[in-house]
Amino acid sequence: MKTPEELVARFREQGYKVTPQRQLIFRLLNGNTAHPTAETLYEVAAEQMPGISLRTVYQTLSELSAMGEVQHIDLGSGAVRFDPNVDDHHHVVCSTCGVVHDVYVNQTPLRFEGDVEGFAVHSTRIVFSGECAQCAHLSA
Amino acid sequence: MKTPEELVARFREQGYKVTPQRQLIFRLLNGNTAHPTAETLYEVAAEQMPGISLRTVYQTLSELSAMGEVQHIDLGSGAVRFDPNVDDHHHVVCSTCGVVHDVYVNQTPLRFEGDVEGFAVHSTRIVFSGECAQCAHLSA
DNA sequence: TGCTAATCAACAAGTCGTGCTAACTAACAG
DNA sequence: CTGTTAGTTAGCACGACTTGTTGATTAGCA
Repeated sequence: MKTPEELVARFREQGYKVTPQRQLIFRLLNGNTAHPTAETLYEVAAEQMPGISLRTVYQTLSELSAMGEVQHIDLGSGAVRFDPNVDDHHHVVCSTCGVVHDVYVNQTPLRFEGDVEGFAVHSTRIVFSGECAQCAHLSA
Repeated sequence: MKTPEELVARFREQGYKVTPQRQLIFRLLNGNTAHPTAETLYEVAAEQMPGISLRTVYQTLSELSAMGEVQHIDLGSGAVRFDPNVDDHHHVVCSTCGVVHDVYVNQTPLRFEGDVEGFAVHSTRIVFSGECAQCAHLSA
């Protein structure tokens, strides 16, 4: 994701207004590796800006997502999560605590076989599930 | 997935009754490579057994899923899909028509790097998105 | 045959996300 | 600085998907 300052510039270019709400969300996402949901982000935002609405958080996230500044990740665990890391990367999920980490996979072009004659792959999503070090430690 | 006959036996073992509805669903899933949703399966089932309820389809699918006889696949495209193929395989999805195919990946143990010290991976899900041969042909 | 699970219909609820309206606020251009 | 207009907010609703509940009926299986 771009820095909050760069995002401000991009929003202005696009004719979007730069409101304090949007700026707050930019800051909350900047460097955020927690893969928050809209709801989670809203809670944090509301601490710093009581009165901000969940609606606005959803909307700003959609805008950022449409602009390609955040990734929209759906792990099938209910809510969609947002990732300011827009590199070509993948995710590991702890099935116990639900924490999500970014991972970079040595993507030796994966070969696949099956009933997929002529299929043109545009993107690949890999999700590793398992147990994180914390949870493994606790349950041991 | 096991054959309908084997499933009948398994259900009996587990103390579940073998009803015509369940048997119908077993048959509809057997060898099914369409990755149907509960709803889709219900529609087909209803043709052969008018009066069957969507509720029953959902329930039977949950049972099968809990028993490990079908895979529960969530591609983030709305409804969950069910796959009677419970091999260790992955999926390709056409982003145009939504068709899903099973694929077997030459899973050279994927190496990943990132903030994942001590993470114990139990399973890996790979989803390839792109355009299927049909859609590529139509749009060309 | 009888116990009990399964099914069904109908309705509800829950989650996640979006649409709409109306009123107020404030960003930005001129 | 002012006016235009986008953005925000509250509130209510809906839509998709899935599960829960209830109460009556059906039917599997011992």
